Amino acid sequence: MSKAPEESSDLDGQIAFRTRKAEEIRERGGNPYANDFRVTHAIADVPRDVANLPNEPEIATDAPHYSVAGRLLQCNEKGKVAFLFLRGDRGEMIQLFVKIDYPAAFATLKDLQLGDIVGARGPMFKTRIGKAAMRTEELRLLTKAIRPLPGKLLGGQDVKDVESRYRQRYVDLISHPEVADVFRKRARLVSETRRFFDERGYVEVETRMLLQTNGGAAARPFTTHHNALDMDLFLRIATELDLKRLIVGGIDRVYEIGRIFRNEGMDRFHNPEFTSIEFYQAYATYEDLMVLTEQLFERLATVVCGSSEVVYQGQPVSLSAPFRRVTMRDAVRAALPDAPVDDPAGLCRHVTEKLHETLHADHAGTAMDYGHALTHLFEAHVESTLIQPTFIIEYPIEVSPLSRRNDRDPRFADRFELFIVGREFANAFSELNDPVDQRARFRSQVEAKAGGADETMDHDEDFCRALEHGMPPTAGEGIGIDRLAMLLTDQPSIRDVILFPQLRPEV
RNA sequence: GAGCCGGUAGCUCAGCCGGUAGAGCAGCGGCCUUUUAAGCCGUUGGUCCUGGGUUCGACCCCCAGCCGGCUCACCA
Repeated sequence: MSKAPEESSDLDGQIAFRTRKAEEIRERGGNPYANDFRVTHAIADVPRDVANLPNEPEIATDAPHYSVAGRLLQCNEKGKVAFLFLRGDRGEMIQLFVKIDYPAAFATLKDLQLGDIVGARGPMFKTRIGKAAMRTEELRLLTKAIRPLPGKLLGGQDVKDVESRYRQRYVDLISHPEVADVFRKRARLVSETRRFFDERGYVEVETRMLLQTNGGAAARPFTTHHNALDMDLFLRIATELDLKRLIVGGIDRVYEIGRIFRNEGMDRFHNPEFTSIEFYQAYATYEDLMVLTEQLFERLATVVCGSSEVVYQGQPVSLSAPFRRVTMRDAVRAALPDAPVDDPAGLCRHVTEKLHETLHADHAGTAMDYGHALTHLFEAHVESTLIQPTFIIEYPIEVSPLSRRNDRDPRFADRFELFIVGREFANAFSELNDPVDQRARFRSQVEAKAGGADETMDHDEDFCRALEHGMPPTAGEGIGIDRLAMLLTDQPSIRDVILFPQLRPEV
């Protein structure tokens, strides 16, 4: 063992100590970053059922040997014998028993420090206190960890500082194997979603992320610059318009799972880049999509959580189809019996007064139309109460610029949103496919922008041209994958389901 | 953007009424041939978030700022 270095206690000292250790190993002809150790078994696959394991003295000479590797998380040295714990990639642990009777392996102990990547080979047995362990006949340092792990290894304190957990996700994953489980579930969620749509004949596509025209949703975009073209480009805020172009082109069922970027605030539910799925189906209506959505959510819950009955932050949520369907007016009526839901002028006045009361003078100053008034009441008083899956239908046309107008009641759009645990999970509608109407709606967006509105679309002439070629009657839907992952993995923050969430710069 | 809470050793935290900083864990040295978050002996380690101010004296009180969390607002 090397002598005590003066500065071996603070972080820099520990790093220096470990660096020196690696140098020593190299000077002895060893390799602190060896790459010649062959693993035969994942740690998870090594038998550990003590009932079938012999005591150490009774290990058969032809007992199966296992070569495993993993991160060293604990080392109890007891004189001429030592117990080490390695953790494998699924969070499973294996206990290594190293004794002086295997001198090469035993000598390796003094090269090892917590956090190192270690390989071991030997047969399994049952220790005196009845735990599975490997009689380590070969012990190898595979990777020297120069930087010590913070906090919890085995038995230490959890690292609770969420900032450093998000910032240094690699450390988070080492210290908290359950974090990896969240992302495994997320992966299953995505792959099962693909399977769901593939089975139904949808074509998965990848459309552009760099756009010359901002559109498809109401949000502020990121801008970037293309040098060769010497022009600014937008990062997409939705996949909507390109997918509808493909519907025009005759791909009748199409979907895209991909990253979207919105240059807006960050909080527990918003990250500047996030993943959505949008899917479009020709000759379908938003009513067809409600059925499809029920099937999708029920299936995803069953596959990812093992049941369509899930729990989110202590609240039981049933994702068993069918989901409740309520019109926005009925939902507002139930929550606010006094609101004159069916009296447009009265409702506008009602909401305007309410806004004055709550000091939103800036909003109150603008003319409030019926659709915005109703939507305001819904968002303020109903949305957060919708715990069990609920389709809200009959959206006001004023807040649905891309939706098809209802044939029977022109005040409303053929649209729904799905709410669960008080939050929006899906937004779907029968698509507007009248190019003349679409041009008019782009025009009003452009006017709104000129009037100071931030989150508006640009006029997309090519999209209008596409619609002029004829887009079949189509229904489309968007679902936020991150929020769905939060629901199905029971995580309170979107940052818990995004591996590298956006953070302020490290100071 | 507003309000509340927080920032002290590598990690988790304590630190009274203002008197120049502590524990557990980890680290380092030593002992131990079956440990189980091992134990025992010894030991290193601090820009108390930053910058001002009050004070004989500030981790503590005041002001400003930075960072984080929560709530609200904004935002499909």
